[in-house]
Amino acid sequence: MARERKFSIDELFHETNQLLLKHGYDGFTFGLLADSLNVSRGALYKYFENKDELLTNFIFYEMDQFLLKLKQIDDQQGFEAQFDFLLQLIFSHVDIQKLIKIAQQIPGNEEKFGKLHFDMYQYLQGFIELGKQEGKLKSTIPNALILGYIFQSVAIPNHFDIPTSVWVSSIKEIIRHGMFTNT
Amino acid sequence: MARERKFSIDELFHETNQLLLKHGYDGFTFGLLADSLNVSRGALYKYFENKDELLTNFIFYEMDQFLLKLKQIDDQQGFEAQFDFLLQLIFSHVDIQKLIKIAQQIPGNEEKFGKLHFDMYQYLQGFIELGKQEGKLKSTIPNALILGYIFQSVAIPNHFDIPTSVWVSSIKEIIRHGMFTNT
Amino acid sequence: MARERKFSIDELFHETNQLLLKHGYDGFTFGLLADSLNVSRGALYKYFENKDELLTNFIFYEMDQFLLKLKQIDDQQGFEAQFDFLLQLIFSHVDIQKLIKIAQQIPGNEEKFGKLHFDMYQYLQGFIELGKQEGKLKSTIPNALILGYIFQSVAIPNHFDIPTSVWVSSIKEIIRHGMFTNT
Amino acid sequence: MARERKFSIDELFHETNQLLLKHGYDGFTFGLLADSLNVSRGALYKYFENKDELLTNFIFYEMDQFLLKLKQIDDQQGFEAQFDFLLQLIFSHVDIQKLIKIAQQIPGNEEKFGKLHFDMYQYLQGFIELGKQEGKLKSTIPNALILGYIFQSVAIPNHFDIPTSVWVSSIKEIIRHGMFTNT
DNA sequence: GATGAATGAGAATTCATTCAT
DNA sequence: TATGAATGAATTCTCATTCAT
Repeated sequence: MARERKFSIDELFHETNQLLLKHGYDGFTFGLLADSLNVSRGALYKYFENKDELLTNFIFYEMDQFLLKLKQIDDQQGFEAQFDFLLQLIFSHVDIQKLIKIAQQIPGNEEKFGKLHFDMYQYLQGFIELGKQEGKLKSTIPNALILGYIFQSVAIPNHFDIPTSVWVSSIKEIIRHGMFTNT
Repeated sequence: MARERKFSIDELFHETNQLLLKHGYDGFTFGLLADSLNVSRGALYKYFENKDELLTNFIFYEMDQFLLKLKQIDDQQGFEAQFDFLLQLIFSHVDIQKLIKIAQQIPGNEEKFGKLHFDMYQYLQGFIELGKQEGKLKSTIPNALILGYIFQSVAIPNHFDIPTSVWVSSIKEIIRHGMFTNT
Repeated sequence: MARERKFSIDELFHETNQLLLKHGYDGFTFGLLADSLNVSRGALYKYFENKDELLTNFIFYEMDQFLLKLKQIDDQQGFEAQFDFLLQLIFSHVDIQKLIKIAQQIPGNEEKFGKLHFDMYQYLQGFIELGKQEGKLKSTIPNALILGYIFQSVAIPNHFDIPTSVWVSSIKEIIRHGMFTNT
Repeated sequence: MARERKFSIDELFHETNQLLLKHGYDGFTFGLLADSLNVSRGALYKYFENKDELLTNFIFYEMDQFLLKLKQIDDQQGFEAQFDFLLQLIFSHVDIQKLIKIAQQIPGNEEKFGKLHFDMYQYLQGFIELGKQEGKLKSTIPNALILGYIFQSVAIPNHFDIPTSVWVSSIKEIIRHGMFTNT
């Protein structure tokens, strides 16, 4: 009965993603988004009361998607398989880390997203424990650091355009056995 | 007979540092800085044509300071000593990484700062080469990744407040020999 | 076979009344009204071309209702009875005064409502004349002031919550014989 | 040293007064005011953080001016003189009543201005008491109503342009001895 | 008749920047 | 040099109103 929508929430989220990564939290504006979608600013306010609500919703949505996939780590048999799964997942969702950082800038959500981050870590406790039980992971290293390290590795800027395969396998090697030889 | 300056560039840079880290690129304003220094906005424009020029100058200055110290790595004898020196330096200049990220947001400076980052890496080529010559560093890992990894490690958020000494020594261990056992 | 109306004009006017008194002319919006009636904004535009038309219609309607009752003043025998009737009527329609003030804010209706106000006064000429003929009302006081005074008395804010009966009888006393003693 | 001001706070308040009375609380905008003063909107924000702060300040200022004059009522000898003084004052500050009503619309100031109104009444307790002591004012009428009535009388709209002198003396007559004859 | 989308104009507010003194 | 004023552009947000279904 009503007029047909000029854009879907999916499209809106898609554009939001692009613009957010490109311009950052402060640089992202309703004007930018409206232009991307070829709609008026006002139209966006029908769906989200303000910028922060939009971004909060969007990032929660993305995080949920990511956590859903992360959950599948439990389907992998053995620590090594889980490790590979995790790295592959992280590398195919590079932007999630950036979004999380952006999320932390949204005023009023500090705890909310702090918690989310925390949850994600919690989520991987099983994986860590398994690694330590299997004697694969060094028991002396704090769990938080292990996870932090793995997640962080995705953020190392590849300024020199080293081929992805080399890059990724090197990272795995460092994570596993470090950059020092055993001599 | 000139009127005495109400503030020195040192003070200006010091406040800039504080405010920039606290509020980020967009959040940093001349108003904020002027208030911190108890001067008028207008006065700041006598020294820097605009916000971006100020920030560019400031970050270059900081980077120079850092590079100066980094240069001292050559005074260290042997790769192991240089490695320790580098890590200690990075951990005592945590904010440099943040400033670099901020620098990348300044429009028109993309390459400029890309280059600076690049230079810093260049700077450490000697260190890397030494490590590989001494047979300490795995020769298969790209130099850029080695440095990237080392620098990045400082940015892993210690959400669970693990004591610094444990944190740092664990990081060193991972960098050296990874998080996997050798079994 | 037409779809049944989801709301009657009576309901619409009733809600308009509430909202108008609560939020004032500027604060009253179609959105507010639509929500109260559980209809869409758009639906309201089927009945009234715009906000001002709605409010104009509504206030005219209310005024008509009020004038209808006011007309009954002629049924009262004698000036004293008419006086009591009038006061009782005014006190039981406190909001009419507010609506009239609001009406004066509607752009383009200045004269229209000026006239309406005027008419109401005209309406009570008979009452005034009777009072003066009966020698009850001081002939020196302009008719407009007599009516203005009576109507205005309803608008005195009772900040200290003096009981209505005391309040009203005191007002009557002032209107009749003033607040000064006769000494 | 700095540029000369294009407008003074006095001019600003003067224009505010005009515009506020003409357009009401909602209708009053910084744009309107800026235009009146031939300045940019932005300039106004140097003096007042926002519309409400401006209006609050302005109205407080006006009220203070008024209360200052009101205080002089104590210089008048005897109740009759005070009564005349009060009426003359009120009639020469017709707009104060309107401003007070507007003040009540400013969100967050409800109590603040409620109190101010209250204070003004308190201020006149002495006058009322004197009137009752001298046996001039009917002791049965609540003080609040006496004052309310006096203040309110200024607000009766003189739609028919009755000459001020007649209007005012008639009002005084009604206040003193009512509109009824003594028969 | 009714809906819900979309528009577009206007208002508040913030700042980088310019300018007269 | 420094000041404090003023500007103007950008941004957020709110509605009255229009429109396709």
